[in-house]
Amino acid sequence: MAALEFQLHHTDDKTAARAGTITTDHGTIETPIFMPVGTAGTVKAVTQQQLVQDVKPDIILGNTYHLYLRPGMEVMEAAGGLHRFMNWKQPILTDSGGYQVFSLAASRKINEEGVMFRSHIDGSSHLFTPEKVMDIQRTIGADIIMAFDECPPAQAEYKYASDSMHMTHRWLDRCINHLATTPDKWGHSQNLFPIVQGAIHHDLRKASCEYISSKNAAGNAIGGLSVGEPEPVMYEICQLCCENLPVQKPRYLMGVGTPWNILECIALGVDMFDCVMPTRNGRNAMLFTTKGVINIDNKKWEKDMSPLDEGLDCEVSRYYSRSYVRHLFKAGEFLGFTIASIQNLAFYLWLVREARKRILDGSFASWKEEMIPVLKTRL
RNA sequence: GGGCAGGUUCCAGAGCGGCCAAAUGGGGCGGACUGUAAAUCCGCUGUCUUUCGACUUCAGAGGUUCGAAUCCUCUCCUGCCCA
Repeated sequence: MAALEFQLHHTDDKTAARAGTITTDHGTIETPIFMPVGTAGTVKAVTQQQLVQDVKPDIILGNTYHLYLRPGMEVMEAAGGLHRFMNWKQPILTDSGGYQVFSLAASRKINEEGVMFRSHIDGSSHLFTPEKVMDIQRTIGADIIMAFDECPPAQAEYKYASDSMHMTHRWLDRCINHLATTPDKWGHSQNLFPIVQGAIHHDLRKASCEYISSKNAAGNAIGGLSVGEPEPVMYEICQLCCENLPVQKPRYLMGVGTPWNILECIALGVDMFDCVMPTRNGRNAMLFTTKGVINIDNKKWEKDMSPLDEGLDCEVSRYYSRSYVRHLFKAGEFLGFTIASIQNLAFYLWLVREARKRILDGSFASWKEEMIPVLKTRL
């Protein structure tokens, strides 16, 4: 049982892109990495076997709020943690429920103590405090666990963003203190990542980075982006955060993003990403490929017998035709969701692995410039 | 041969004198989705026009009426029942 370690192998000389390796008790993670989102203990529409065979992610996500509500902590205790429950042998990261403070804004109340939630499932009330969220994440047992934060919307004005950020900082201290008093539960180490906030205000972000950095955590996260701000602003804040977070620790940009967002942010020095886009948009008929974006619902694919994406070393991408997958979507067949999700995840993983390769051989900057217009192409 | 019930825009199916280019559902077409309340949501779906609006539609042909998908007559189809 050893705490998470980060080895930085190489930093690009034209950009701030880095290639590294994170070591956890459940295996290593080669960065930059994309982490498929498995909110409720499942990467939606994809089996664990398919994940291992076709997508090959180094790590996946789970969600504290969702797992706490269902199946609940009694089941999680009985299973011996999420790894055993879903039979996933590689690393897992759990989000703290901080994002639900944002996305379930209509049914929660925030104060210094914590957040009162109304369950989206049955309307029941639950109090999330930093301490409680740490306890829940102990039981779930992810390798990387997130501090409990408030994720304010992009439009939050200065005063709100500032107050919110300071509260998130106080919550962080409570997370750290509480974690120190509770042992790891399932025989492997758990590592807390604190989260930078501060909305789109430079001085707040800088202050938050300084505060978060002072905690000397195993890794650091940038939260509160891709929540409604324009893309250039997101890059600007992301850059500012990367420049003000420790070099020797992995940087995790939460919730981002489109394929081009990911390349741009790798170039700014981000090591870890997660996003629902490949799976959710996949279920909604949007396919990301090495040649551009496909809306598989469109009639133009009706008789296109070419494979989904020949550019990927993924069996599913080469095995099924665009025509067939369009048919599955039109017919409402479940298999369509599965194929689309695997295609998109395999693509996202290809993207970050290709980036890593390019960082290591020095061709990242030029490759990125070539790739971005391709990624944005609507096929 | 006789008796009923029907024929509505891609499909199903409302409408039963003016508020009808015609409800609703499906289908079709397009779009959105960024730490997942999302197998969801939003448009468009007769023709022409940017809009206003104009024009052609409710099996067919006549008719009544200021006005008809809606009322009348005949014709042609469809389903069920009786011979």
